[in-house]
Amino acid sequence: MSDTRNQLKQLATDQIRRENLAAASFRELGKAAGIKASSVFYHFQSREQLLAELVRDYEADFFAQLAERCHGSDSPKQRLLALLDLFKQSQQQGKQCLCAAYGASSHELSDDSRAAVQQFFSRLENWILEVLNKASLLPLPRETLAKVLLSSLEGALLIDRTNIENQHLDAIRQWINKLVSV
Amino acid sequence: MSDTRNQLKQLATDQIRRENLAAASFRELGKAAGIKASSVFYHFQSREQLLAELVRDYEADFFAQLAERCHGSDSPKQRLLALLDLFKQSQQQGKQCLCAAYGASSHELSDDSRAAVQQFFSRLENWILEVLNKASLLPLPRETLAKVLLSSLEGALLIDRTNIENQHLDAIRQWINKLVSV
DNA sequence: GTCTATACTCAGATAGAC
DNA sequence: GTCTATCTGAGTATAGAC
Repeated sequence: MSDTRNQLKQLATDQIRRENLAAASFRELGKAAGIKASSVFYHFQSREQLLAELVRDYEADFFAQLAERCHGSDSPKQRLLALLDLFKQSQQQGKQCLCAAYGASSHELSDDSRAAVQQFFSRLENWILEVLNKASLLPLPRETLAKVLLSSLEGALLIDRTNIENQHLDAIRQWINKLVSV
Repeated sequence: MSDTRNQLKQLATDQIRRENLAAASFRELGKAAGIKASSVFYHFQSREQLLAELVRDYEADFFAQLAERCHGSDSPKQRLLALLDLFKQSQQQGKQCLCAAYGASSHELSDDSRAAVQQFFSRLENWILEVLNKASLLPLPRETLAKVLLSSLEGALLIDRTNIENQHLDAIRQWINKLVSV
């Protein structure tokens, strides 16, 4: 895999997460990589193909980071807070979740991209569920709680994009602290 | 206010909520209203001005609908479920929250639009807080819980856009049912 | 294998027609 | 007061140069 190709993917992901789907145009990407927009088509057959590939890379990278942050922390609370910290890091970098950006423009996704986004959310929800399976005294069925937790994390990151105070992820941190005893 | 102007605003809001910010181009709006793209500029000085106006209209409309749905329901639980039903209706119509769509593209907002979006979220959070002030036995400080509830509603609506199963808002319904006793 | 010239469509915006 | 012809630049994509 060529350097240029990887560089283009990195640039595209950054643009989408900092701005939105439309911000990752072939023209912009080419300019940042020092080639013409039309040259980007050599590396990716189409825009749709690039977008689908970005989601799969994002998923792999996200869960690799999550695993690393969880290394050595066994307790449910520590793991949920590690996940929250990953979202917090995104927020501090001014980046939204890639899959949230895709979801907001879901009409223009190919079936391939849509499936990849669905899989990311599904895998993350399952990750949360597995963590909750080791926790006790929960106020809700674990499947339900996993859905609510995932929703609140994605929502908080989105809401805080227009709000400099950035308090929503912190509220979720307090919730997790109360929710899981250990 | 002319009919054409109102029609254009209606079309723009629908496009943004069904698709995304970019889908409300002057060209598309003009075509749908039977005039040229350039004619839309007679009704709105600029795209930014239109976008800012849409948010303010959305806020007014949203809270009017919310008030109507809460008519006659005094209990905190009934009111929170009325809010959830409003989100559920959006989901069933294939529409996202207008302010979520704006948030996902926050980089391209004018200060005016951004402030309007912030105000929408802030007002909704305060509405939730006032409802919670009448509830008892809550597991978290009310300010925190209001932030988590708002985040989860926005996140659920977003996630379910790529997911035909649409289970996330339903999970929040279960949560509200357990959370508030009456 | 890597990149560009070029084409075509669509974006926002202005100046001016009726 | 209402609308359009037209400008300029950005978007994806193809055919072909090196």
